[in-house]
Amino acid sequence: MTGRDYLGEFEHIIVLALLRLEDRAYGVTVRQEIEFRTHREVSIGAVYATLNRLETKGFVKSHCGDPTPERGGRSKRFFRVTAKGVSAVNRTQRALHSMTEGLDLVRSYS
Amino acid sequence: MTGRDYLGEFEHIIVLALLRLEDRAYGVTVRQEIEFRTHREVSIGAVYATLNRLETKGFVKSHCGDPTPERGGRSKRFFRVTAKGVSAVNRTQRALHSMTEGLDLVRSYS
DNA sequence: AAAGATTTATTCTATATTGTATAGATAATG
DNA sequence: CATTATCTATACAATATAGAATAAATCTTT
Repeated sequence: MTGRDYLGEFEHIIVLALLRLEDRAYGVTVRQEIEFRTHREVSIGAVYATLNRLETKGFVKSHCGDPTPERGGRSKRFFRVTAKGVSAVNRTQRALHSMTEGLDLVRSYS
Repeated sequence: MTGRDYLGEFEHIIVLALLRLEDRAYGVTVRQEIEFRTHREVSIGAVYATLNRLETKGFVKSHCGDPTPERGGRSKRFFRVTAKGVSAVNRTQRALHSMTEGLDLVRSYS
């Protein structure tokens, strides 16, 4: 029931996007940030599904923002990373780092 | 049918273990390497299932080794990363890096 | 100021892929 | 043939993905 205590690949990317965006993080900007930095196409459904899952697990928290003075549009649901989420991302990064250090990734194998 | 062109979280870890182990990489040593470096428990079934999937996708290749002089034991199936696998791990790492750079992960949020 | 069009954003639904554990089969040796 | 190390098969849980549908806000028109 509790799930894992580290992040899946996309969860990892999403949490990093949230940390980067600070108080400007909501579905649309998260998607943009990832597409901009990784050049990978991301469907908006994937973003929300993952954000919801992360919230269920207590790695992020959301709150609704007030309407903005811009032209139309539903009000935003902002997300931020919890302390638990920061631990999880740190664990995940440490694991990856310990597997990577000292490796020469430039080599090509056949 | 083609699947993604980057690696899932555990796939990533597995490929890094293979690169690290070079010609000593087979199920059991892969598991050991991951447990040793990440302190995370890994079931042997998870390792083989992932290795098989990676091979199906062309990211790794396997071949059976000759019997060893040790007491008993089935012969080993060795794995190595293909050029395609190296590209995939590089892409995955680059994406993660571009999401991480400049971030201060020490901070804690509430 | 109400109706409808427009914009921005989120939710829902369905499916595919990945991750995990367990049990048991296989192949080698003494 | 018993013992040992390794691998395979299978089943299930968690994560990832896409796209259509819905919602909430503003603008435009009358």
